[in-house]
Amino acid sequence: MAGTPRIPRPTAARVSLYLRELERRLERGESTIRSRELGHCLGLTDTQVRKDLGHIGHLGFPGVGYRIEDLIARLRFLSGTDRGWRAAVVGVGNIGRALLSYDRFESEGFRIVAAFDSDPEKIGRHVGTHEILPMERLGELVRERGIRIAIVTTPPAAAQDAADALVEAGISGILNFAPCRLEVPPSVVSTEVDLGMSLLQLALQVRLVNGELLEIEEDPARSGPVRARSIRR
Amino acid sequence: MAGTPRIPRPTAARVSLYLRELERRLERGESTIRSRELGHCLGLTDTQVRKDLGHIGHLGFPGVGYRIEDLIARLRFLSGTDRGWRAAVVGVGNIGRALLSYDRFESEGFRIVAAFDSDPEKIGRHVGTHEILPMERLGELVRERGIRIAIVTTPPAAAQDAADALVEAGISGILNFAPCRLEVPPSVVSTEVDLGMSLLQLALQVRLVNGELLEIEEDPARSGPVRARSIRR
DNA sequence: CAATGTGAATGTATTCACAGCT
DNA sequence: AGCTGTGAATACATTCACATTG
Repeated sequence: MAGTPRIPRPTAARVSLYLRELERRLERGESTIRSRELGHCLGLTDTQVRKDLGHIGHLGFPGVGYRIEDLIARLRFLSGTDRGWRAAVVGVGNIGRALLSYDRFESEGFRIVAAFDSDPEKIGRHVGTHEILPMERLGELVRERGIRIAIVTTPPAAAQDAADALVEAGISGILNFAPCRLEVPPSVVSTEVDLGMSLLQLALQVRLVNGELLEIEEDPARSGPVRARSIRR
Repeated sequence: MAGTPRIPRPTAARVSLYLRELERRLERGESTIRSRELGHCLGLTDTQVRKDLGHIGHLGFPGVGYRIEDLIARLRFLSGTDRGWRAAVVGVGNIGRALLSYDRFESEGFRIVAAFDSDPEKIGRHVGTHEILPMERLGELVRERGIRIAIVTTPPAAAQDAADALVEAGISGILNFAPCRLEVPPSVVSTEVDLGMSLLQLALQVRLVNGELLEIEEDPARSGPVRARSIRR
């Protein structure tokens, strides 16, 4: 029974896109949607939407489309956001505070149930309703409060230590805002949100779109059939 | 016209990864690196690294590797982060404030040179060295200060208006933290960082890795026992 | 020689085309 | 009729294998 249903990675990455759009439409009172329309407003083709949703379960009605409510239920079930994930924030700096005040997680199926920091100055202070707790209590509280996901917002120098402590405590996933790669065992999922990297990627795209990249060989006198090593400045 | 040299999208997405690792190594005093090592610490194969760097320009030396300094120069040139990008923050809430205090952008080739908000209460106040300016002055200041990139951190309801104003002002790229899709003309690049979506993707990956997805066949709501059709595989 | 750069082979994702439902 | 679901065809990305190079 090893048959993992295996959802292709690109499809999995689009699940959250679908979910957000579907919830918006449900709020507006719509009850069904066709693949063409869903795709169009998300910048995808209708075929791609059907392929994706096909991987997820056969929920469409030929001639009609998809029932939005069923689709949402399915996607929330898949992502576990129907049951709610309990999460912790580790590192209460500027970004950590912003996340602790972000009121949208709750409705999206996540609940932040603890905030940790290693700075003794900060311990015991509050951010909104969250008390800042010492790192020493991390293992204990992860178990007691059923925390499975952690958001790391420490300075980069402290991020690996935080990750080690989280792994030790038995966490399942880490969302890492520190601009560094974390070493974790393969059973733990770690993904990164690096603001600098996001900006850089945006900048690169801007240059590509605007055709600002004259490209290759800075030396125009050079264009012979012989490629390979040319000049490198 | 010569076909755009076109860097494949996955390659472009890895540029920022390479750059971050290379800069770390340069700081440590290393001067060359081989594709195998660079790939290993980034979770890529050596071949993939060579293919990527091959798209970017021929900078390697057989038998030796790549000169880190040259590679960094090339990647920064490509992304325009050698000249510096001037950026604005639009929407000074929790996340906006965190970004205005984020001291890392400068060294990565970006400078935040203006902060805007539509709330009259906030106008004139300061976050760090940044004065909060009224949206009305956006067009003027984008031109005066050479702003090409904007970071949108308004509530979702205000994000599209902000985007329209930015497009009108002649911005080239938008990094959008509001959890909604922005409509922009194709000449403007808009990318999204949705914290909820990031968490949801992480959650989905955790479930996939942990094999929590038993995967049920179809919902029995309204489908007779006959399923002759749609047997896949 | 040891590592790059790159065609050829493989693997994966998207798009096409259409059979089959409602 | 209109739309879904899906094999077949295409496009794209990664990996392999090796000739080439400083």
